[in-house]
This record gives sequence, structure tokens and C-alpha cells, in this order.
Amino acid sequence: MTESTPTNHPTSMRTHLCGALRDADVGSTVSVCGWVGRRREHGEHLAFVDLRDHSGIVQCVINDDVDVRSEYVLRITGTVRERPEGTMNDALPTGRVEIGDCEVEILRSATPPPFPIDARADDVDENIRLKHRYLDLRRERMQKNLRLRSKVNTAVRYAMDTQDFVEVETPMLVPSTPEGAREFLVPSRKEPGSFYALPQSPQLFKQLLMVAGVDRYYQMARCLRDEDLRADRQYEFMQLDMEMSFVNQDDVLDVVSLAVLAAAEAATGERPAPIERMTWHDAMNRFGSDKPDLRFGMELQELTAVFAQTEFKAFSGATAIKGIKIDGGASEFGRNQLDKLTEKAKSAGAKGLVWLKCTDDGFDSPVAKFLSDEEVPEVKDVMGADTGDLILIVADAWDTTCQVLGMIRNEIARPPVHEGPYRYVWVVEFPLFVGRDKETGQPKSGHHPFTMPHPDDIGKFETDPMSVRSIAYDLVLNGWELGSGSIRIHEPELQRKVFQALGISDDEAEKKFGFFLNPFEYGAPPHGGFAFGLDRLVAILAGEENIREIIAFPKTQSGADPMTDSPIVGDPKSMAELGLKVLPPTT
RNA sequence: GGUCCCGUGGUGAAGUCAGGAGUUCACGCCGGCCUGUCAAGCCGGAGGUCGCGGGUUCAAAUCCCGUCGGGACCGCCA
Repeated sequence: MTESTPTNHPTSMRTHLCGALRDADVGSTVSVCGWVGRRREHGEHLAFVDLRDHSGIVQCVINDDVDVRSEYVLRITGTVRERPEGTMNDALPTGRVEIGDCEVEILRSATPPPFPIDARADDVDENIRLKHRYLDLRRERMQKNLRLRSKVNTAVRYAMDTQDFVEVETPMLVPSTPEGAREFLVPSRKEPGSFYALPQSPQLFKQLLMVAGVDRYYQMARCLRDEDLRADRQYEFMQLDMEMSFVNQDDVLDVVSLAVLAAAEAATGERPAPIERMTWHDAMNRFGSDKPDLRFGMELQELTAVFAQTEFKAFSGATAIKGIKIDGGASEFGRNQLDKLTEKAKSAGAKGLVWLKCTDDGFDSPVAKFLSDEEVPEVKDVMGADTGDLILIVADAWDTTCQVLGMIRNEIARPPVHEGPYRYVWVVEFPLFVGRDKETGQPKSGHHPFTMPHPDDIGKFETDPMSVRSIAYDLVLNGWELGSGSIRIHEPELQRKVFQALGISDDEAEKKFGFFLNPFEYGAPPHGGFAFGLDRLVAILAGEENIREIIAFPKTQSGADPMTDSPIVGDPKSMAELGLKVLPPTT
């Protein structure tokens, strides 16, 4: 981010922000307000007080005996002057000036804070930071993050507005829908025993807005999912949710790209290159992931053909054999580490992990003896391996092979998220169906059941449903899934076909989705959309590994808020009014 | 639901493997000195249920069991 001088917005209490004072202000009388950061006392008649507000700190020279302590809230009026020769501090933007002849007004005294209000608190236990979040947020890092977030929001809104999208707010109290993520339920007081749900996304409403002829809808939408929390997941999160009519995939991708690139530019000052595209199949084949991190290489290499005639049992039965190469990894990885990687590969579903350390005349590996004289040079050739390199191979079903190597690739080489460059990628042509239901054996929706199948694959519904592609797409940044979307089905015939493949009968479809699909009978335009997570985008642009750092008041991994102590036990009176009774835990 | 890591004055750590008096270091806090410092300096001081409960032991921060809290990940997140 570019360091610029903060803009002053004078109020009745202050003329300048602390961090805004510069050489040009020398000689003027100013009033600043803020918190006492550090004070350096030199006897009764000289003290330096660093006064801090969100814009930065400024040194105030106080010649009277004033008792001001850490985090006291002060209003200081004085004269800006150049610091004496040899006492300038280049580490501070305000370091060439100071405020002298200070008149100090204590607006509020303060108890010493439980942790320092500066970068040292980065190391403080996060639970303590969250318990006193209002103090944590006073820190430069958190102020920066909040402001960056605001900038991103504004840029996204502006980008959507200038593309003639209409912001429409959809309800927070919605009907419960059985599919998808677990929902938060809200009991109805008027109808005890009935519940609203909090929306996992405005999906249903935004598609109905297309039926309503809104044409281009967007919303900075709060979404709620009652699933286990992670570094990149909170119960509640914000999405840029959008939907548009009479479009194909390119139209949607263009609109969203513009918003994302504008947001990135607002945050970093630099416009990223146009976002590249990759098919889901390529992403899996090359990076072993549907959210490939393109910042580093170590791509998966195809070895199936090399081992077509192999005698090695572990390879001969496999439909896909692939490898990754770690440059110079032979000496770096000891037996212990390789065993650990093998364990990980196994727990991720692979039958095993073969490692080959390249030597001058072959491989150092427990399986070296199973490889033929022809195979050894071919493997080295395909992998581009030299002496001292380490090759890791998985042989399994195609999806397992890709997935496991992709996981290992990330494990070994993925840089921290704050390390550039930013690599955005559209992953397109997701499969329509992913996996099969354990009980019924029916395919399951990859995205959701209203996703448009790829027109070239309609013929494969009966013959090979799992290979049917869809017009569904994800936006990925540095290995994080930012969001996903699709072109939707708007014709009943096709919808029925998809339901059929999913094993959903007409009756069942009517029962589950009728309230949503029947309105389509009144004329649903072809439409499609997208939603991307603003928290994740901001986190990456802020260089934070954890979205809690860019959320003002986040929840802990267990879903609690240490500051407010929520969730709290229900008040019996309210419970009675709602017709609720808590059962003892089932254990 | 599962795997792994962590919990020691207000804060951060060392001490735990290999049991021996609440021991140590830094920051902060309180008091004193100090007129150009800037994570000021010097001197002095206060501050602890070693997360909690149980067990083993002559003796537990340390070993064992349980539990609570925090974190990372898997499952889950159409």
C-alpha cells in the first residue's frame, strides 16, 4: 500500500489528525486528539508524549508537570515546530516535527491496557486480544485492516454500480432449505414450533429477482453457515452476491473480474493482470486441486504411459500414475519425513507414496529394484529430474492420484499467503456431479442442482453422468477459493433431466424445490451469477493468514465471542415465550 | 465426529523430556532520580490457585487420568 499523508477532517475538537502533521505545518497552532502511546519523562519540566490516533502518532513536548498515563485520552493544543537538529526520527512519518508549548486537556483517564497497543500484541494470545478487541483494534495493524476492508467494499460497490447493477437487500429471516450447509435456526414467537433460518446465501431470492426482471442484481450480503470454523471460515461472512439475465459465462466472468480487479487495485495500488482461465480438469491434472495455487511450480507430471508395461504391482493396477519433483530434495528429506508424507498420503486415500531419490546411475529408493532399465531414464526424462532431486509418485484412481499429490505439493512448497505475487485464476468447466451418495449410489451435485450442464455433454447423461461438465466456475486466488457461480437452468425439461440423474423424483422435486422453481413457470430469463467472499479477498490483500484479522469482532474456532461471552444460556422467560425447552445432551 | 499443538504474575517467554521451596529473563505496572528522548536511561518495589479436578509420590508447574479454554488441520462447508 502507498504511504500517503492522512486527510484532515477538522472537528470542533481538533484541527489535525496526529499522523497528518508534516514540515509544511511548522509554525501553525494545532489541536490534536488521541490516546497516550508512550511517554518519556525527563524530570519535572520535560516529557515527550506520543499521541496516537488511527492515522499515526505525533510527538508532543510537554514542559509542565502533567500526569498522563498509558491510553489516557487527550486533547493537546500547541505549536508545530521542527525538531531540533539531530533529534529527527525518520522511522515516523511525523518524525521531522513535534508539537510544542502544549496545553494538555485530559478527556478521559484510563486503566493500563492488558497488552501493549502496538506490534508487540501480535504475539499476544488471540483469546486475550479478542476479549479486549476494542483495544486490539486500536493497533495500527488492525486499523489498517479495517480500512483496507472498507476500501475493498467501496471499490466493489462502485464497480458493480458503474456496470448498472442494482443493489437489492434480501431477507435475513428465510425458510429453511434442507440441502447444503447446516443452518442457524430462529424460533418464531408467533408460531411456536416453527422456525426461520438465517440465509446461507441469497441464492433463492437472487434468482427470483431475475424472474422479476431486475436484470442485474448485486448485494453485499451477509451469509451464515453453522459449520465448523477454520482460519478461512467464520459462521457469518460477507459475499459480493450477484446475478444477471440474458448472459453466458463470459458475461458473468467479465463483470466479476472487473469488480475483483478494482478491489485489488484499491487495496494495493496496482491493477492485477487480466485473470487467466483454467479448466477444472487441467487444474486437477497439473496442480492436483480445484483451487490451484499458481504462485509456485512443482506441477504434477504424467507417468501412466511410462509404466504401461511395469512389473511393479503397486503401479500395474493403477489407472493414473503421476509424480512431482522436489529440486534438490534428495538430501533435504530424510526417512522420517518421507514416512510422514507417506502417512499423510495414505490418510488422504492413497494406497501409498513412492519416493525416488535421483542418483547418477538410477534411483535410491526401496522400490528401485522393481523399475526396469527402460523405465528409469524415462521417469527422469518426464520429470526433468537431475541427480539430487526427489521424486514422489502416487498411483491410484485418477482423482485420488491428483488430489493426494496436490495435497503433498501444497504441504511441501506452498508459500505463506502474504507472499506475492497475487495469482488469480478462473477455474471453469467443473463437473456437474461429484461423487456418489453412499446409500443410493446416485451422483451428487457438484455445485447445486440448478447448475446448467455443459451443452456438449447433454448426451452423456445416461451413458457417463460423472463426465458431464457444467457451466460452473470458481474464482481462486493464491490457493484460496474466493467464490463460485454458475449459469442456471431456466428450462423445466433440462431441470427434470438433472433431477432424474440425481435420483430426485418429480414429486420430491416439487416438495423440496417447488416454491423456488414454480415461479420460473411465469417466465424465467436465462441467467447466471456468482458470489465471492469479501473476507477472504481482504485477508489475502491484507497479507493475513486468518480472516479473523480482518473482521472487527470475529468468533473463535468454537464459535464463541470472548468479549461478549456469547453464546449465552437462553433466558427462561424468552424460552417459554418461544415455546422452547432444552433437552439434556445426548451422550 | 477425528488427529495434532498450546495453557507458568497484567503481557511474552524459560523451567516440564530427566519430580526436590513459585526459580529466572524481558516488557508492562507503582514509587524515586533525570531538560532532547523516541520500544528513553538509572535505582527501588509490588504483583502467582503454574487453566481446573483427581491420582501416583516423602515431595508435582514437571509423571498419569479426566476436564475446560485456545489454535492448526481432516470430516463438514450443495
